[in-house]
Amino acid sequence: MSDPIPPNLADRLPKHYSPSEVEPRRLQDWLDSNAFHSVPDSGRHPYAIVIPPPNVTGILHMGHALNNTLQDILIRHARMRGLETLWMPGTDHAGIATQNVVERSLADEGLHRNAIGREKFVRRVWEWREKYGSTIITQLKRLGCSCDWERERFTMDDGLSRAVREVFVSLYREGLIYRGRRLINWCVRCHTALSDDEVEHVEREGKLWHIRYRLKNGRGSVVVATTRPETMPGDTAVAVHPDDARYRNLVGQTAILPIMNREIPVIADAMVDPGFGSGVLKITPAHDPNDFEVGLRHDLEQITVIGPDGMMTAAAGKYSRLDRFRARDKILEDLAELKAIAQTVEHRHAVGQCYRCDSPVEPFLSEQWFVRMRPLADKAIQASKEGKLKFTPSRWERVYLSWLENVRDWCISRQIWWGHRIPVWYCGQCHEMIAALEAPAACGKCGSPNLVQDPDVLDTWFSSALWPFSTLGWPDKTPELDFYYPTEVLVTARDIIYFWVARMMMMGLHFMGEVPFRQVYINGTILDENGARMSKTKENGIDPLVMIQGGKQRRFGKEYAYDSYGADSVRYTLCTLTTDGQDIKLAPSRFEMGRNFINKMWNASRFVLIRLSETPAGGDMPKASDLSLADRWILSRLAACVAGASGQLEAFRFHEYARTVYEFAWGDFCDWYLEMAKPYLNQGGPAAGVTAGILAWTLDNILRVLHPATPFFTEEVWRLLAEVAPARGLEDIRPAEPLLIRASWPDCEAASRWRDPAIERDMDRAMNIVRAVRNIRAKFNLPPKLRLAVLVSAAKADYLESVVPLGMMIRDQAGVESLDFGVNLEKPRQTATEIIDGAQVYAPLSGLMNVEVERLRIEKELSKRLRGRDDLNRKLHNLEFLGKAPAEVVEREKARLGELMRQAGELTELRDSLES
RNA sequence: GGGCGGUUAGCUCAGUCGGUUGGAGCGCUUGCCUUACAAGCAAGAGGCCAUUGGUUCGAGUCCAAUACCGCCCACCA
Repeated sequence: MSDPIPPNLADRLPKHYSPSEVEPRRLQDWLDSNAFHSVPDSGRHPYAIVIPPPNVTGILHMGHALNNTLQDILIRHARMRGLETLWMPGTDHAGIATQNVVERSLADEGLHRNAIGREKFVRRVWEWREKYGSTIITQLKRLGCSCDWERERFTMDDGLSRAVREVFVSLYREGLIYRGRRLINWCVRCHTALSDDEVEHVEREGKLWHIRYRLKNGRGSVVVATTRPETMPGDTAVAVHPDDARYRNLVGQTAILPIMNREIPVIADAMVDPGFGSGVLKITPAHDPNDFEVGLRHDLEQITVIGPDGMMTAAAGKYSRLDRFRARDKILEDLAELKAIAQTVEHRHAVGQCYRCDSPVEPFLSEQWFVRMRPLADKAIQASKEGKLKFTPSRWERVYLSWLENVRDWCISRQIWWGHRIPVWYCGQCHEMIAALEAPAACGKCGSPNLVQDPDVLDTWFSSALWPFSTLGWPDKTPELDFYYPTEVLVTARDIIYFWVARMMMMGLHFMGEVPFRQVYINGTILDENGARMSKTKENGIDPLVMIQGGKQRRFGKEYAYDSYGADSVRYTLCTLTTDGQDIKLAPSRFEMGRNFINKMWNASRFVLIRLSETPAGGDMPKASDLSLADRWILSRLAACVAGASGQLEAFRFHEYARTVYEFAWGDFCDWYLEMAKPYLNQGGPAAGVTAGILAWTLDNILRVLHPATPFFTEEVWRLLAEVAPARGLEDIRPAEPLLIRASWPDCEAASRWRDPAIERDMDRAMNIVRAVRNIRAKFNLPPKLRLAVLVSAAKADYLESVVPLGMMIRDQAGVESLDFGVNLEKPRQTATEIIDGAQVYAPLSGLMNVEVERLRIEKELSKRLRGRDDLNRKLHNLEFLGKAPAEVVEREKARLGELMRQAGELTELRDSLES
């Protein structure tokens, strides 16, 4: 009735696991069987994650590898728990970044976007995206990400574009989007406005120039301090603090702006810090955010002297057409000639840089679109206060909240071509402004068909903010939106908490009336082995694809060749390194850890598979009464592992999850249980069948628990197990699920029936005896073949009760000829002794001991115990300890003291016997 | 200027509610190619838990200060 044993099984199982051979096959299988696809199913609980959409220009870096590994672990775990899981994938059009990339490729052809025009340029970007935009998606698949690839979205596809227009028009009608002439951050190189968050502040060495402005009345002068003399042509006032006694009489007077010889008023404004510089500030409303505010308060003229191209404008007089930095030099020269520079002071200050191209950002006065943030941010704050959003690690909540509390209006218009065009049209006739979902045919006010659409596009982050609901079909009321929203958890890096997390929260609450996700997990940043952020210029990056597939990579000026570690190794290693969102210092060699673990488990699997195929009746689920102590022990440990792993994953403790499984799988299963199983397997008969069944069952559960972290390897072994096991009737204990990805997570409650603290304690004692014997062998360099006759002398009878039933196991594992037990046996002559918790282990040896070495070791052990004894004695004589510590702690300490004293006594005796 | 994180073995890091003798991986030492695995097995060495003070019967763990390293925010020109 049973199928024949699979042919040549052993031949198909190489000693070295080969991820590069296995992983592509397993991936193809998953993709072919559409294993990651999810559909709304009202019979199950939803569990959705939206991917932080990588930029279409991006290629997979270690940060992505980490971030997506963690998401995949969560989603696979949830899927196995029987939830209806959707991991929504996609990419972001990344406005400025992508435009820059395509502009560079144009430049290689000697072209500029202005030369080919907007329409053609945008077409070029789409072509570029068609060609290269799926690179990162392919790479995510290779990493093993179980996204629902059928649902892949792009922030500029039709559906999402519609959502963007819908949101824009709706916010516009609510008065939450407005157009205004404001001082915004301008990137001279990208030629566009930026939001406050897109400006990076970098500390730079600079100078603070003190410049003398003559007074019009000829009575002296006033000295202002500035770091930006090139903006002087735009000065329209000089300001002092109203309470500054030094300058009180200056207020109301008129100063002469040097170089320009323009008359400007001296005003008083509380914004001026009397303690900084000279206490006098030049006011340039068109080129400084503070000055802009002062200018509004005092009704000052705004003179733009630096243009959008970074060149001085005509308003800068003789400096016009000069680059702003050349203008600075020229103005300083001229001032020096006029002897108007009172002093020059070294000054460290923060300079704003564009986050996309690093060029210095200019405050620039222009007409832009803004989102009124206060009402939206308040909703997000409210949701947090109501506990609807939980951060892990929790400290990020404060960071997030403080941004929301201090947020200013968001400049959303960009003067680039790649992005969502602002859905606003202007009437050429009556200048009416029309916001609409589709291009209107005619002006609603005057009926003129002469309409021009706003040339600007929206900030990339505007569309990303809608991602959790736009990808589910909003504004349509789709089954997906209804079922999966709100999503469960967002996994992301801390640098986009403001850009993305906060804005998704605001938009989600505003348009869906519910948080877009209940939890946010902030993963750490991957650093190189020296603790530096990875970057192209530093050549310190580690390419995950090279780690996965092997290959060459340049690092620190040298080219290195790497073997293939495999996606599982990369994933598992990253998982073990993820502790509480801490940053991760990474070196390529770290992946050896994951590789070695997987190889170890591969070999354990080989062993189980081969033995299973050789053992008649192996794989039937054994009856409880047939189980050996070893079996009951491994089942108890397994139950602990399953419960631990589940709890750790649910609490996002990735490192603890990985460690729990590692310790069980390698430590308990491989190091001990496999060895204990061998004698049973070799003995054949029913006992072998029982053992084979437990081996299969345990391996099966290890595969399930490990699957979220190492999906490829576990899926491969699962298939092999399915090939071997049905022939042995293993359907009893394994469902006939062909794909592990769809199999169920081990049932913690059912497993908990196997927990058995007594067995674990007994086995622990037995293992200590085994270790003691091995220790003796190692210490005296005994040949492995030398058979020993070992005596175990227990301090108490209950110890014997624990250990005697495990005598066979101890004998096998310690490789001893004979093993005898007793309580407080007399120490034989000429014996090696190990003192362990609760017993002495004696191994008679004649003439093999190095007495001196042994004496030194004993002295060391003894003094350690005496120290411990003294500490404990002091503690147990302390009335306060006895009075205040919990009784169980006191009891434990007493027991420990007893054991320590016993061991110290034995050691002393041992030492003395050496003397003779 | 404000905030956050870190400091534990030679290296990289864990350490959950304060309670036995503080752990892992790598590296190191010794012995093993033991029919699952040398990417391995067995045994071992290696710690003033940054410093100081406090709370507590008891502190790597809680509190305060200090030092050093790193990150974020901020309109002192």
